[in-house]
Amino acid sequence: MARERLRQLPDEQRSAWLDIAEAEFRARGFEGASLNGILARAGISKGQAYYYFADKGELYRAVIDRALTVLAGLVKAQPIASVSPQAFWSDMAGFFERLTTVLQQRDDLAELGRGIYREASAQAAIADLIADLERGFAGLVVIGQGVGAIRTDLPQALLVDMAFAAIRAADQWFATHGADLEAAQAQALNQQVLGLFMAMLAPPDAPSISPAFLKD
Amino acid sequence: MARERLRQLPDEQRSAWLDIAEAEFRARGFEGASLNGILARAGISKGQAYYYFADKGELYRAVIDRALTVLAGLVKAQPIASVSPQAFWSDMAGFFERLTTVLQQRDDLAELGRGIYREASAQAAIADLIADLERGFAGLVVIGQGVGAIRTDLPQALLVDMAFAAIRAADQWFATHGADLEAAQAQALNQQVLGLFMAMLAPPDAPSISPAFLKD
DNA sequence: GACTTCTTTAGACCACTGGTCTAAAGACCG
DNA sequence: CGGTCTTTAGACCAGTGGTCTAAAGAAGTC
Repeated sequence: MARERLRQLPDEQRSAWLDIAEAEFRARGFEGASLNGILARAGISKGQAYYYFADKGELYRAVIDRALTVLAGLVKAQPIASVSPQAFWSDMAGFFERLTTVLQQRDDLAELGRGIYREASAQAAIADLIADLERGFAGLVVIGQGVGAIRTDLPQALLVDMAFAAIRAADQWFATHGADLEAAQAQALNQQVLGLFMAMLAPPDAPSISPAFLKD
Repeated sequence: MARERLRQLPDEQRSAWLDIAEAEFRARGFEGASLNGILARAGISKGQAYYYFADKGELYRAVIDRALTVLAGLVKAQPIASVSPQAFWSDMAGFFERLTTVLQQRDDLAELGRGIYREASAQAAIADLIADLERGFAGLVVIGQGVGAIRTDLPQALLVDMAFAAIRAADQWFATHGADLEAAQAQALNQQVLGLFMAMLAPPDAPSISPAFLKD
């Protein structure tokens, strides 16, 4: 009910609302954000608010949904159709590089994303969006397994969770310590992280591929 | 101020308070726990409460601190003094196995631990305890690097963060999906996860060590 | 025992939270 | 105009963690 109402709102008004909400969520996270504060700042009455979205979570969902659409447009992800482990990892490296670049340029999006991972309640609020992302990621894994780039001995979900967690940790580390790094150092570290990522995911018996190899 | 007062309280009373607080924190996490609820259940007045601990976080800290002490006693961690990569990984495997066993038997402790990782605010409340743990973990890494078991090409903190995150993800996966597994399967998976862990941390050019090797 | 001083306790109170509900205003139609 | 459906305002609610005042209790001193 409320969801469609929000969608049918004039674009101008909805995006004005979402702008204000996004700023608050970005600055203080999901739980920390004051819904009353957002409403006051946006000039939305309580009655209006709960007429257009069911609860705080649905407002957050709308904000994240919009941000994901923007992000997807910026990254311009193209389907990966590799035929060898080298080609697969090369494609993956390219994808991560584009993603990293975009997130460096758009710190607003990056901060919003970090907020999600910091709070379980935020994840719960946008569970279906996360499920979509994980489906997409799992698809990549299946492709990688198809060409022999990714190990098949562990349950896929476990593998994906661990890899994802490691990537997230690296992301967080760069967010915290990355500022003091020179571009060249950051580049080198990025490649080492990719190497570590590959070491995790590669089949245990496969000949190791150096990430430097992929440069060509 | 408040901290010492709590410490000087008769053991009986303090542990009764902490028992009630622990149950609430375990069941509903740090943010979700109702301080007022704890106080009511424990028969502590507001004035008393803020006389003995400065805020909700300090009560949580006392609970986690006690739990960590209990855990350390159960795991009986002994210093690792290995001289070869094999010996190091063997010791590590033994340590993780003991830890896993204890946490399986004491789900109360495990759930308390999971709560910490679920909420950033919980981590903030016990930042110094976490810093201690990470210091301990970093010490292990240094030992591993000393015997050539662990790569030295990445910044230590980054490596530790990624490895820790991966382990946590595996832990979470087992907490969610572990119930349907038979003991033998769980054992096998555990070994594979250890293998993945080793693949992450091992020097890129080192000959790979199979976790099965360590059994001897 | 009386007086003082310091520690400890009770609980009223505060600003704030997300969320509910009622009543009225506005829009549209015949 | 009257009637109906959508939209809005905002009082209100139970709950949150935290503050503060005033009194009770304990201990020491004369």
